[in-house]
Amino acid sequence: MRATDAEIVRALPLFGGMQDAHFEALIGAGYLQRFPQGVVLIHEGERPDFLHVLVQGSVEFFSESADRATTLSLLKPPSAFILAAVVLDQLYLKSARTVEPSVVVLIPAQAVRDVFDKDPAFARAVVAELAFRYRNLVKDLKNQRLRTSLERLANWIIAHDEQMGRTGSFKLPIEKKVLANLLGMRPENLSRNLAELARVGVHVRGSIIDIRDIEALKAFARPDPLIDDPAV
Amino acid sequence: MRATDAEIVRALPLFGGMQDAHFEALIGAGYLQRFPQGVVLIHEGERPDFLHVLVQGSVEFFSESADRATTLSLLKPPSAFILAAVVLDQLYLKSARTVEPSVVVLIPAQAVRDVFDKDPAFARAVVAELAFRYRNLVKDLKNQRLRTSLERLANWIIAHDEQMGRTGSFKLPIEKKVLANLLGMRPENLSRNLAELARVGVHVRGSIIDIRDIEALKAFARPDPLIDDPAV
DNA sequence: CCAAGAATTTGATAAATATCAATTGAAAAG
DNA sequence: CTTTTCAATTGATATTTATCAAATTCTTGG
Repeated sequence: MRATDAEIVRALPLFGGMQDAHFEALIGAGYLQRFPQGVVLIHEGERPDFLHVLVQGSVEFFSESADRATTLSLLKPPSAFILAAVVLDQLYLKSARTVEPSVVVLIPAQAVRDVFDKDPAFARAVVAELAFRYRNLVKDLKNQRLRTSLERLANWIIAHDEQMGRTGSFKLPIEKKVLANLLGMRPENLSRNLAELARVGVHVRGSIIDIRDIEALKAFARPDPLIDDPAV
Repeated sequence: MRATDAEIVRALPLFGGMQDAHFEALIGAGYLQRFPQGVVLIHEGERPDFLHVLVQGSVEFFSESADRATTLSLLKPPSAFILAAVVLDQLYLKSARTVEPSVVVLIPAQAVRDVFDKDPAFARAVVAELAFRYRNLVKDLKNQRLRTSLERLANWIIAHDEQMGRTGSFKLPIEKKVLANLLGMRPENLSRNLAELARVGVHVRGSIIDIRDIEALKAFARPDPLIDDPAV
């Protein structure tokens, strides 16, 4: 593994506070792998061998059951994933695939559990990470339960615009069919929903979204910090 | 607080492994409170003052946003709740109300965080608890995204029958409107869905559910261990 | 530049779910 | 035992979402 990749891992909050010796143990046991787009890194139902750290690229988490499939989340680097399955040593509940060529650091699950038992700072970081993920999932469930697909889309647009600096205009960062799945709707539905939002001043040309009346959009979407604010 | 209540708390996996002195510190700072049915213990958006431990009764977690409301989960004793908000010291994302008269032990959030920093066994237990909750939430989201309300109901019936010892017959443990909300549907829908399940041998009289053809029910419901099995 | 393949859009329709209103049923209070 | 209240059911209808099929547009390898 290149030193620069190890540094990316080390810089993550999850690994930042731990003792050097313990970090060396983890990174020494781990290795780096490159994957092309569309590779399934993790299959739900299997047992975790490695903690994964996404260093470059991006990963989509999805799940399939009884002929249906859904996207649960997208992950951007740098971040660790499948932490919960690794610390409990239980089956994966989600599958994961690369949505672009990606670089992943793989750290043997047993090494993670060993260091977790020895290093209190790491244990605390694991708690912080899990609690953070837990809260995001609560927000996802509320989003799904309390809103129609049109409202989820409207709020996603508001949130993404804020993330991009509130310019009122941005390019979709992902394919529309991926966005549709992430928001819990079919691509046909996303298409119609985007058209529908013209009513509140959202204009779409290809993958460019223009918010021409943020107040009207917000009045419709009724954003809720307890669902939409990433810092809450 | 009575010694017997302290023992109930101590017996929880979350508190089981910690040092006696630390447990005394927690329980000494805490106190016990009784609540009648229907009391809102926690309001989403507020900051956590106490880790709650439900000792008796039961609690419903719910959330409201933009005039809509949903039940996210039900909790049975003994269990701790709002751990994620306490350890991160962040706003509650859910509200909680008693659904029957309940007994709750309240432990000041700061005391929890103090002990968490000092006691590695407790820190590990917090991780296990959070990871477990996280995984349950993933299952909830998959259940919601991958199934219709009729399928969720069918699978809930199967799971509840298994919990009750696979007798093929049980009494609903909660009111139908609470169950409806928990499963993400309206009470009218639950009523119709229950009637619909007669097609696959589920017969309902008041709050008594009879499964007369478990194979037919399973063939329809297509249960999935990665969603329905509480041990996975 | 062009053709093939994929993504996206559009139309028509069906299925799932919510809503509103009215009724029935059951349990608690007097 | 009756009245009151609330839960539950039923009917009618509207909304939301999915499905299927057919354009259309966009990308990309040749």
